[in-house]
Order: sequence, then C-alpha cells, then structure tokens
Amino acid sequence: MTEGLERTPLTRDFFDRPVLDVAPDLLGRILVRTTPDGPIELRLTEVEAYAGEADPGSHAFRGRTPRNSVMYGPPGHAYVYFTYGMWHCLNLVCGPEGRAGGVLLRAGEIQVGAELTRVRRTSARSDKELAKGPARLATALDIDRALDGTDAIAHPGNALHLLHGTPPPRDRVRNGPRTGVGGDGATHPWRFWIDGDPTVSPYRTHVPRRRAT
DNA sequence: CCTATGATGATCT
DNA sequence: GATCATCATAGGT
Repeated sequence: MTEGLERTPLTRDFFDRPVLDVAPDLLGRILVRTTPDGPIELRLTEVEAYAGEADPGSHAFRGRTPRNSVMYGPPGHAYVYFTYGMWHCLNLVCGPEGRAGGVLLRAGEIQVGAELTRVRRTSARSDKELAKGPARLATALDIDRALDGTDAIAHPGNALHLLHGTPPPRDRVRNGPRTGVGGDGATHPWRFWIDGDPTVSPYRTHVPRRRAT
C-alpha cells in the first residue's frame, strides 16, 4: 500500500537537488501552514523555478544582497519577499547551500482551513480563487516577512512544512514561460502547472510600467 | 469575458 | 529614481 506515504513529510533531501528537478516535483504536494487557529493545507498546482545567479529572472542575478541572502542558505527554507508595495510571495530554497536556487509557489487548492483563509481573502469569488496567484497564496496562508528564512522541513512547532501528497501523472504536468518575467529571463520555460486544474493562475506576459507623469 | 490602471514601498543602482 | 516573480477594480465588449 502506498496510501500511507501521502501524509509523510518531505525531507531536506527533496530540496537538495537542482531547482529544475524540484520545481515540477512539487506539484501535487501539500503545503501545511500551522496557525494559532488551526492548520491550513494547500495542494500545489503551479510553481516557477528561479535558477540562481545565472538566471536573469532571479532575485540572485546580481549576486548576494541582504534581501536574497536566504536563497543562499540551506535547502528547504522559506524565502519570502515583499513586492509592489503591497504583496508577499513565498519561495522554497532549493539546491545545495551556497547556490541561490528557489521555487516560487504560485497557486494551489486549499484543501483544509478554507474558512481560516477567507478572513484575509475577502475578495475571492470562489474557493478556486483563494490561492490563485502567488500573492493570493501568501495572503491566504498568512505569510509575510516574519517567515523569511523559516525552515519548512517538518519539526514540532514549525509554521510551515510539506507532505508528500499525490503528485499528478507526468503527462498532466505542463511547462511554459514564467509569468511576469521580462528580458532574457522570459525565454526559459520554467513555469510548471497541472494541466486543466481550475486553481492555476492565468498567464500574463511581462509589461514594463510606464514612468509616472 | 476582456484589458487598462492605480495602489504602495522596499530594494538596488 | 527606476524597478518589481502583483492584485483588485472599473469599465468596455
């Protein structure tokens, strides 16, 4: 029987691999957010890989800074950043320590604790929208900079950890260009999602912002 | 359904 | 001062 595996935690070895191996393998896994009010569980349906200093789309492209330093640390930790003046996004650090790989968690299906997410996701018109997009996902799970650097490998009291869940069949995994990434980074088809899943966010090409008048 | 735009601030050059 | 791995809303089709 393999059913017992679903609720077993992912170990650090899972994340200590090349980010392009880890990213598609995260689909179907369960992210558990432990809150004072109870657990929120999210089945991952969409992710993007960011491959370190060689990747023009990565925050680490111009080397180590105070903000991105967590990405250079041990695999299996959370890298949380604040962007567009309003939003947080959650990444999981991948690859060996010293190499700045990470996977942006872009969307998922809330399987447990939907009522705990709605207090923050009041604009969601259906459950499918609760975590449909990276900032929505972070909002739903009550994730902010306080969790930057948190270990997401299961330990008692951890705010975050992951379970094996049920990965989709290989032929249901699609990949394409990353959402909102421009320039040379746009050529890499490093966004991965589960084909046909209603919680996957719509693809948007990168649009450079015009200067304020 | 769709596209256009304003909100808002940390980070880096 | 420009950039940014975004979202919610308004208004058109």
